[in-house]
Amino acid sequence: MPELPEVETIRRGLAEVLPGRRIAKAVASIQKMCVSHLDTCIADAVAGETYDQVRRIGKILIIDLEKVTLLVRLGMTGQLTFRDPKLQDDGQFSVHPVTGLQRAAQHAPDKHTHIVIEHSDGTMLCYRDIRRFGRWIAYPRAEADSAEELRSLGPDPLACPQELEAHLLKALAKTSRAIKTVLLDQSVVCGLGNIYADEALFGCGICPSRPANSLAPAEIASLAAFIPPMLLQSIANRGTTFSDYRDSSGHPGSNQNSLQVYGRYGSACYKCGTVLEKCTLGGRTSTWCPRCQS
DNA sequence: AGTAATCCCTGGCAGC
DNA sequence: TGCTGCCAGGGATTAC
Repeated sequence: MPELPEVETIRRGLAEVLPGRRIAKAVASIQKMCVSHLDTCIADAVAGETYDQVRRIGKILIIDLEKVTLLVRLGMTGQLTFRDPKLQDDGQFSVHPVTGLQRAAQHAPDKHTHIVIEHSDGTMLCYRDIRRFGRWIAYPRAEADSAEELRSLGPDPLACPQELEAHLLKALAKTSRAIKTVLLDQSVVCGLGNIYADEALFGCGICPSRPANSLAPAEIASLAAFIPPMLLQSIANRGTTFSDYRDSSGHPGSNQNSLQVYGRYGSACYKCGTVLEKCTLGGRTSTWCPRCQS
């Protein structure tokens, strides 16, 4: 499940290989995943274009071409990999963290590969998304920065960490929704998903079901101070892989080994030994320690 | 207007 | 073995 650190890891990988490459041809097999604000469909619009840069805001990857900008949301299971067919059999495999099965780091396009962009030098950018929750949205480049998908986002915690506390103080006071639900709301702060919201609340000793407007200023300050370094640490670990996340080379990250609570329901809290509990908030599972978080 | 519930979508897995 | 049903969840949509 790609959240900010996973998307940033992918961005860094793609930023090394895409700029300057020319797109020869693109094929998008599922139209529902593609939204075009251009005169043509995405596949036709990008053909002949050259990559300029790869940016990121929150969980949204922004690929700037010459005249077109692509906003890519990876959803739950989106994988965006740069593939060089010449390196197909490089002998590199990754081990599935749950099943222990080996998987090729660079698999050839399969039934879950919905978008394939072929470059003039034979390399490819492949988008694979098992659950199809991802979206590709295309804009004329000049209009991309004012796109609705970007305008509706709250601040990115890594783009402006020094403003995070003041922003959260203001935003959390306005709502009685559970703090966990609010942290997942991309219009409040963008980039956090279920994993990092749970980790941040544990790290700050805050119960996920607390109404956001019940948090004391000191607790909000603690969240604002905790979130950016937590995300940076995960980026240093190349992201968290539970099942589907892969970086732009097709390799899993290792931050799952650093998680304190996410996915550990029923196990002992690392801090106090209490059995971790789970609850559902906003339709999402939250794992928390009833002793450390109040 | 603010909040909560529902839906999309598939693979993995438990239970029978 | 093979089937059924449930679970995972980001974000849009619908309902309250």
